[in-house]
Amino acid sequence: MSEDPEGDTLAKGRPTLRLQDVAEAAGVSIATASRSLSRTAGVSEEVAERVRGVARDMGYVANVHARSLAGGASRSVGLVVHEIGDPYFTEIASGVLRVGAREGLTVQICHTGRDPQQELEQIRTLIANRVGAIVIAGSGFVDPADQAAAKADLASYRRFGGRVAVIGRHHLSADAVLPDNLTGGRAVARHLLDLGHRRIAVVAGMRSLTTVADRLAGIEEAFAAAGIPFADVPVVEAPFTRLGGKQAAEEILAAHPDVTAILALNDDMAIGVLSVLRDRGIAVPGRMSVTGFDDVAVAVDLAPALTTVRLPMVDMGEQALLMALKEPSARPRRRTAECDLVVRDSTAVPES
Amino acid sequence: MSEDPEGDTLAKGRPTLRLQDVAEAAGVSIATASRSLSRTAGVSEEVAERVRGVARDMGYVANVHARSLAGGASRSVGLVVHEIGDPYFTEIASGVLRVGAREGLTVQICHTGRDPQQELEQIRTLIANRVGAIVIAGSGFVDPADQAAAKADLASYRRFGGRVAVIGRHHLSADAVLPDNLTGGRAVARHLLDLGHRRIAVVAGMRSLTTVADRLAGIEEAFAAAGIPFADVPVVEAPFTRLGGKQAAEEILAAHPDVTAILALNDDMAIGVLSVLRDRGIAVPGRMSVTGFDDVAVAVDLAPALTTVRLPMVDMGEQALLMALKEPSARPRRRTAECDLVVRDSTAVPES
DNA sequence: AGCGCTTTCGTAAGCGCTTTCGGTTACTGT
DNA sequence: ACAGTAACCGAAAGCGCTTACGAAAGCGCT
Repeated sequence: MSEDPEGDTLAKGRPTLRLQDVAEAAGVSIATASRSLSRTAGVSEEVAERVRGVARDMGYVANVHARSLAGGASRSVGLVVHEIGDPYFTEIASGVLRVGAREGLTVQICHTGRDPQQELEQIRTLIANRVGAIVIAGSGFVDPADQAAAKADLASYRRFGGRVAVIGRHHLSADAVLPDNLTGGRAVARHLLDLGHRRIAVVAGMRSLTTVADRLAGIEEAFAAAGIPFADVPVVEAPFTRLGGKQAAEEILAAHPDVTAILALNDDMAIGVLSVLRDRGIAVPGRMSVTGFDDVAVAVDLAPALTTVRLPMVDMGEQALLMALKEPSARPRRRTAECDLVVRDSTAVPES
Repeated sequence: MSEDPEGDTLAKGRPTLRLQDVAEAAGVSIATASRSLSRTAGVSEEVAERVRGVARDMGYVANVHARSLAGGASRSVGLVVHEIGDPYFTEIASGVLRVGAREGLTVQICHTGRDPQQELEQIRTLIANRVGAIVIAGSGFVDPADQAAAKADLASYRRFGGRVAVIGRHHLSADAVLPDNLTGGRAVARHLLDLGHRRIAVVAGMRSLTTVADRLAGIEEAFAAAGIPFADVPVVEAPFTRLGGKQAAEEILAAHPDVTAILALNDDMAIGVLSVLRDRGIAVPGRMSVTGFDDVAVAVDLAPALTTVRLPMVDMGEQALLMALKEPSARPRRRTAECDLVVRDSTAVPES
C-alpha cells in the first residue's frame, strides 16, 4: 500500500486532493492556486503555468460542489426530456452531451415521463442544483397553472444568471430552437397529395403539444393549397409513441378501410403503423403509403425505408445548449431548424 | 412584480431560499431545520413535521452543493456510456434514470465516445463531482495502463464511500451486472444450426470487448456441441454500430457469397446487415437468415422482425444502480441477466 | 430536593473553494 | 533618492449546508 504514493496520500483521510494540497506543492497560496487554475487575472503567466503543471501532475480535479458554492457559477447543465428511450430525445441528448463534453460541462439528464408534475419538480431540482443552464427538450405542460409556475421559477432562475433554452416549444419565453414544423407538415402532405392520394388519414400525438399543432397546421395548408377539403380527413390522436401508432393504425383500418395513405406525425408512430400493416398483410407502399416525421436514425434502415421529414435533432441539441451558454439577450432568441422532406420507399402512387 | 410574492422574496438578492429562511419562518434553528428535512434523529416528530410543512409551502429546495460539501454524501449519481445514441446504452440509461427519479437522485450522464482517455477523464470528473455512485455501462479500456489507472481511482473512490457498478464487463473489480452472453451466443448459434444452416458468417465487434468475446465463445460452444468445425466460420470484425454492420455485410457478401445465415453480435449491426441485403435484393429470410443480439426496442418492428437474443437492458440499468446504492459488500457482487432467444421472422430453413 | 439520565434543541465549526481587500514588491518618473 | 503607480500575491471572509458538542429541560429515582 505504501508503494503507491497517490493511494497513500489519499488514504490520509480525504477522498481526493484539495486545492490546498496543490498550493502547498507549488509553494503558493490557495488564492493564487485558485486563480491559476481558473485562469483568472492577477497571476503572472509564469506562476500560473507552474501551478497548472503541478496540479496536472498530481491529478488534481477541483471539487465542483465547493466551486459552485463559492463561486456561484456552475460547470454543469441540465437537460429535461420526456423519456430518454424515445429516439427523438435520444438524439437531442446526444447533441447536448457532445457540446457538454466539448465545453467541459457535466450534463444532468432528467426524465419527466411526460408528467407535468414531474417536469416541474425536475426543473426545480435543476435550479436547486445550481446548474449553469437548463435545456428543456420535453415540455408537456397543459395546465396553465403548472406552466405559469414553471415560468415563474425559470424567470427567477434567469434573473440570477441561469440560462434557459427550450427545444420545440416556445411557451416559456426562453431562447428556443424550433423545428419548422409547419413547412415540414406542408411538405409531407403535399408529397402525398402530389402522388395522387386523396383518402389520407393522419396519426397524431396529443393536439395540446405545439409540435403536433404546428405539423397539423402545415398539413392543413397543403390541403388548402391543393383545393382539397381537410375537414373530412380523419385525425386520430394517440400517445406520441410506437404503441400509440399501433393503436391509431388499428383504429383507422377499422373506421376508414378505404384510406390509401397514413401520415404519422412522428417516426415512432409511423413504425408502429408499419408493424400493424405488416401484421395485416397490407403492402407498403403498394396498398398503403406511410410517412413519418423526424427522420430518426433507424428510419432509413426500416423496410420499407421510411419517407419522412428530416429534423436535425442532434444539431438542435447542440444549438440549444450553445445558445443557452451565450450571453443572455434581452428578448428570447429564436432559431429555426429546417425540416426537409426525405422521400424513400414507403410512399408511392395509390393503387388504381 | 410586487404582486408576485415569491418573485419578490427571491429578488431580495438570492436566487433561492436558504435553509435559514425556512428555519426563521418555522421559528427553529437551522440545525433543527436541517435535521427535520433530512429526517435525522434528534428532533421530535411534531417539530419536524411542522418544519417540513413550512419548507413545502415556501417551495424550498436544498442547495445540493452546500449539502454535499458539508455532508459528504451526495444525491447524484453518474452514468458512463459510450454514446447515448446507441440503443443499447439508451435503454440502459432509461433504466438508470428511472431508478434515479424514483430515489430522488439526479443522474449525470457522460459520453466517452468509445475513447479510453475520455472514459478515464469522465470517471475522474464524476469522482471529483462527488457523485454517490457511478454506473459504468460503456467501458472500453484496452491499454492495461489505462485500466489500472481507472481501477486505482475507483478503488480510492470506494474506500471513501463511493459505490461503483459495472454493466457488461467484470474487469474493474466492482459490482457488476453481467448478461449471460455465453448462453445467449450459444442459443442463437444453435438456433441457426438447428434450422440446418451450415455456411454461417459472424458479424462481430472488436474482440477486445469482453461482450464480443463471450458471445463468440458461446457460438463456438454451439458449433462444438453440434460437431461442426468452427474454424472455417468467417468472423468479420467491425465497429459495433449500424455502419459497422453494413461494412461487414459487404465484406461477407464479397468474400463468402455462399453463406446462408449471418449472425450479428448486436442488433445495431444486424440492422445494418439487413439494409445491405435489402439493397442487394437478397430476400430475408428466404435466401439469407439474419440474427441480432440485444433485442433493442425497434427489433420487433423491423421488416422482417428480427430474430435476436433478448437482453433486459432497462432492467440491467435499474439493477446496476440499485446494486450500487446498496450497502457495499466486501467482495464484488455479481448479478447475471438472462439472455433469451427470441425467434421472429428473420430466420428460416436455408434454401434448397 | 437533588442526582443522573435521556431527549430535544441551539451554537459553532467546518466542508473546499472563490473573491475581496489589503499588503508587498518592482517599476516608472522626477 | 523618493513618491506614485501598477502588478502580483496572501489572508480571510464567506457560499449554504451538516454535524459534533454543549445546554436546557423533562423524567424517574434515591
